[in-house]
Amino acid sequence: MLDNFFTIQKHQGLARVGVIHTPHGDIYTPAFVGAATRATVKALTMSQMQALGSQAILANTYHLVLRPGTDLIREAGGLAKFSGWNKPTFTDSGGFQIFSLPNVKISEHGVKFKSHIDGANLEMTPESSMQAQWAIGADIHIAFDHLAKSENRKDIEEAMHRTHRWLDRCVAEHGRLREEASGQRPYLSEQYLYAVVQGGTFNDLRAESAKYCAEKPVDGFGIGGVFTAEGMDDMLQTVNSILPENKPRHLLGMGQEPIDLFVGAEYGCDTFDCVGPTRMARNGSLYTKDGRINIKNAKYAHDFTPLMSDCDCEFCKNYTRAYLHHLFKTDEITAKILASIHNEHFVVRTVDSIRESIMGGTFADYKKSFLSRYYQC
RNA sequence: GCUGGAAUCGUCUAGUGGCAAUGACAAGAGACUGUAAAUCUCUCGCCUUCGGGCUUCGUAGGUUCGAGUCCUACUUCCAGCA
Repeated sequence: MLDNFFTIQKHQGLARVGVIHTPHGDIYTPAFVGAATRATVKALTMSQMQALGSQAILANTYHLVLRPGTDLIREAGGLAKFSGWNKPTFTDSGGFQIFSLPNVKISEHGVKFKSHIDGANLEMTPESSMQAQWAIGADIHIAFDHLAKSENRKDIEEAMHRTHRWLDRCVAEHGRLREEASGQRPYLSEQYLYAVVQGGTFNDLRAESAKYCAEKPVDGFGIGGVFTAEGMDDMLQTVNSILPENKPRHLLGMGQEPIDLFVGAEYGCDTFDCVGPTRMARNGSLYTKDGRINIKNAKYAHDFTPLMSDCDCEFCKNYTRAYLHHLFKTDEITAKILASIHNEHFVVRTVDSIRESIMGGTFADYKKSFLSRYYQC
């Protein structure tokens, strides 16, 4: 746990504007973090990410352990150097991916699973995830947690308690690795750890988990196991009222739907990450202020207007809907690139504008006008 | 001109007696939230009260309970020989 990691500039209810300070630069929050699972944001270069306004990326420990291996990333000088993204980075622990694989064997020690690439028998534990994340060298690490597949309360409670026990081991191992790294290259000596709050849709379990995590010497928090922020107002309010105010909170995996970003920010979440925007872009689903459209639809073949007239992304400024429609119909790589630029820009800018509205004290009005237009209600 | 071969959904194609008829592509639409996702799902002759009904495999006849499948003629295309 380090001082001056997070500073808050303005509050509006639970919502806040702040700055996360990392060795690779500052993140002005609330902020949308780009999903760079395999150390790349699919279909985008790092300079495109920078141009569209992204402040940080999140890579995935499970995927990087498999390929290219964490030793290689350490050898390269860490994730930021390796990927060419010399700005703030996160790594997710890999737990989420592992639990999505078939035939995983969960024990108190860790999780045994088969590589989805070559079937190799592997195991990840809280300790090995921390070691892998230190080798990868992202600025912010996420604790190795257990996300229950089930919606059953008993299963979720059990996974939550295991997550808590594993958190203690993550904290211990993270501390040991920090100790070991002190005096080495700067990027290795300042790495931060987020605990993960679980508990599903049960507010009492969420409260219990938030309390448990709040007392630990961690630098911030991930809120996991959320599948939609819509309607999760009470849960987020409960959790973020318990978590210490002076540490940042990351809403894990949320951001495909604008409402998730608004609801998350409203109740004090500072960062978000989501694969949705770029995945949907690759599949032809594009954000507009009036909702998402499928650019592959026949009705766009002759639409020579910009996707969004008031969007200043590279795609909207230079190309038309008809052109992107054509690129998708002919399966050109550029279709996915331009669509990804737009969608990623859209969510990054949406969260930026949320930050501005909190700063300006107009969040509530902004949320209402944005969402009523987007969801046409 | 002769001798072979071939004609099936927008395209290519499976099919040698029970078939509205295979697969791929194209087309139309939908899904996607800590990325095993440049992926996946559905529709794709016409009509339908979703039970079914109707019309289809170059054209016209024929054999058969039943024909895309067998027979005859014709049309068109391909290959070889002239």
